[in-house]
Amino acid sequence: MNLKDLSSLLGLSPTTVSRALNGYPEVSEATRARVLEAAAAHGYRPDSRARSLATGRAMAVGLVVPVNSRHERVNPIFADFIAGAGDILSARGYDIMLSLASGEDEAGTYRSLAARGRVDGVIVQAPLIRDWRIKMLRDLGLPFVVHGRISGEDAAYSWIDMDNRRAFRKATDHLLDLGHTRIALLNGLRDMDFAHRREDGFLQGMAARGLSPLTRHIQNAPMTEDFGYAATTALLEAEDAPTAILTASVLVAFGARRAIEAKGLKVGRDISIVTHDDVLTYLPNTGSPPMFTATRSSVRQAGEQALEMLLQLIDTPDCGPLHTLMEAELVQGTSSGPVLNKETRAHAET
Amino acid sequence: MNLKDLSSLLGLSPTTVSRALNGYPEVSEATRARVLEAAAAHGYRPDSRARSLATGRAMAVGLVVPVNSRHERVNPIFADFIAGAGDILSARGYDIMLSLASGEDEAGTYRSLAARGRVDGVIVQAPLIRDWRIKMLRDLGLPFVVHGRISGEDAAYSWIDMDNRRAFRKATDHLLDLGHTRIALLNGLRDMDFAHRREDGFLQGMAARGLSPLTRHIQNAPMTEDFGYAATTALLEAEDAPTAILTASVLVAFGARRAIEAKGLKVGRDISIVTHDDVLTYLPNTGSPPMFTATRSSVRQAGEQALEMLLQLIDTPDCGPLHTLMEAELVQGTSSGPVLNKETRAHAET
DNA sequence: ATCGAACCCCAAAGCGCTTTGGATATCAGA
DNA sequence: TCTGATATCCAAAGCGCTTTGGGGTTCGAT
Repeated sequence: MNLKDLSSLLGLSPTTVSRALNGYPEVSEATRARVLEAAAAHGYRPDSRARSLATGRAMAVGLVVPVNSRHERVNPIFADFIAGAGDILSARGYDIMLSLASGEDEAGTYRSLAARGRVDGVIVQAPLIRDWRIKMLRDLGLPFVVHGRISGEDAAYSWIDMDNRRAFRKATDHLLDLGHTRIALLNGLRDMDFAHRREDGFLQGMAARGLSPLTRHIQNAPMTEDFGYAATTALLEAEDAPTAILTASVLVAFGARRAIEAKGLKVGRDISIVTHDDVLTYLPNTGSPPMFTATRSSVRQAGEQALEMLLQLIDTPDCGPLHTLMEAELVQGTSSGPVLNKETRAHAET
Repeated sequence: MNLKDLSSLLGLSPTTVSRALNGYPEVSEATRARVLEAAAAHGYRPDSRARSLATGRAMAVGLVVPVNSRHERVNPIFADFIAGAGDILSARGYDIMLSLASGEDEAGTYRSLAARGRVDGVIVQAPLIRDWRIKMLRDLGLPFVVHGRISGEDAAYSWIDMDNRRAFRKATDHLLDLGHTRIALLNGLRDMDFAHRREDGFLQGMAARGLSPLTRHIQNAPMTEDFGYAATTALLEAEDAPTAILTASVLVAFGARRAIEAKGLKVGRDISIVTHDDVLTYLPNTGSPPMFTATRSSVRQAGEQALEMLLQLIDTPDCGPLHTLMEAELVQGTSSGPVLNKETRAHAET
């Protein structure tokens, strides 16, 4: 059932039917009703390719997912980000075009998306320090919003980000206020921009009290449970073991907790943990008070906001670069407590 | 830069340029080379909407993601499944169209995807018992592959599934062989088909030894860490506490472990855990031997296989329903051991 | 009657590609 | 020289929609 069929079936021209369906005023309310009814009755939906060809709008936003068959890491944030985007996208009739870039040709994938008219804009995920995608996308003239920010990028671009520096500064201050001085940071991969900012916030906090962490107390790795476990185990066994651990993800925090308890120590008393919490659906930091003291910022909310921005950028291309900075909230959980000095330690052990 | 521009630039007709680019034999190798070079030089890529309109192929497969703003649960399997699909999709030039169905109208979303020509086929995720989508998709004439199977569905359809019943039978037998008789099952949501099959395998295994679990030893919930924790804590505190726990996800197993250790017990000695392991990238069951005894079956591999099947179904629609049954492998980890009877318990406690 | 404005509708031209059905040129064989 | 393949290329017709630029009708005002 296409437009021609439907219109001849109604004894109207395709033009009129099209206008009736798209809400143009040049058609009487009587015929509009007739058209809408017939369309619904026959389950007519305009072919989106034809419509897109005619209007120039793809009604889809792109997301390029790198899939390097070798050492790839699937982004654990991915699903929740998309879920956040869902409401606004479906409300506006947009879909998400997921383009899988296997191998080296991630740049080609972006170019292809733009040139072939598959999308009206893209979301840039997991930005790296000095990310090359900004320049490229600007050259392509494709609207885009970065989820995160990019250090070393001078040109203006639209982004939505959580204030990573501030969040980790807050987390660090929290631990310092509890008397901790030997704090370790289990961070994300070194080339991720957010990891860089988090380290920054941590170092600033330490420096403000005249402290500087041991270099081996700052570690970078994919944010998995076993990283948290292995790193924490090693830290606790080495000299100058930290009394508190800052982790970049709840998953890593779980691993740290496992390592601490395996040593017969108690989280929140012997060793404190503060983590960042993206509020992922499948990784809830539950309990009241919650299990982990955390800097909390919902990645779903970020997804929602990101798409609101992108759609606005698509609608009005010259509305200038948009920025949204989200603030992470520090929630007190059971995983952090005052540092044990010699007396309190002895007391605690009785 | 479109086909017309490129062809007039080359002094050729659009026909010839199109044929040259698409590898048709009616064009001399000399001009083909000239065309390919010019196309590369100007970064020409055919508009996919126009091409799709002309050929009838959308070069995309659909995935409908329900986003019920209220009590939604994002599928934790999602990202890895897609990553598995990535290689084959990008190799064949396909993309994934993610359609977010908010609210009630999931059916409409499928219909829309089909009628508007946005996709050439779809993957059906997380099938429910007696899932309505099969009938609908068949009526739509849209090729599809179900990730999972559907109890109570008589008609033939293509699916890829892990043998859930067999896997949980194996896991149950493993625990029974170790002498456990009071085994609990922390399963996924009751209406998910896979949860139903897993329970089946569990019950079969128990029945084969003349056992039947307490009803409160079988629990259904979203598979999160805190479900594992809360359920295990409750189980251990109640009468007839289980000596072994079967969980449907590594995440739940982590929670169970936390609960067990919080009680001062040791996993694998006092209480055994066997879990199913989807081999998610961000949830590795690492160590040698691995931390958890598990039935292992990669969801990424399932994603890869599912798309291979779907693309074949798209290429040759009458190649009949395809089926792939994957076998989960039981890997021995440190989380399961012989049941402690009174003597061995006394011995272990010394 | 006549005229202009409203109102309702339509024919046809695109959008950028593929594909059908030739057209032209080349060349070996009769 | 003529013929029929063979090899190259092209004009034009779609694919299903939107949108431009009118074209009739109706109706109140002149």
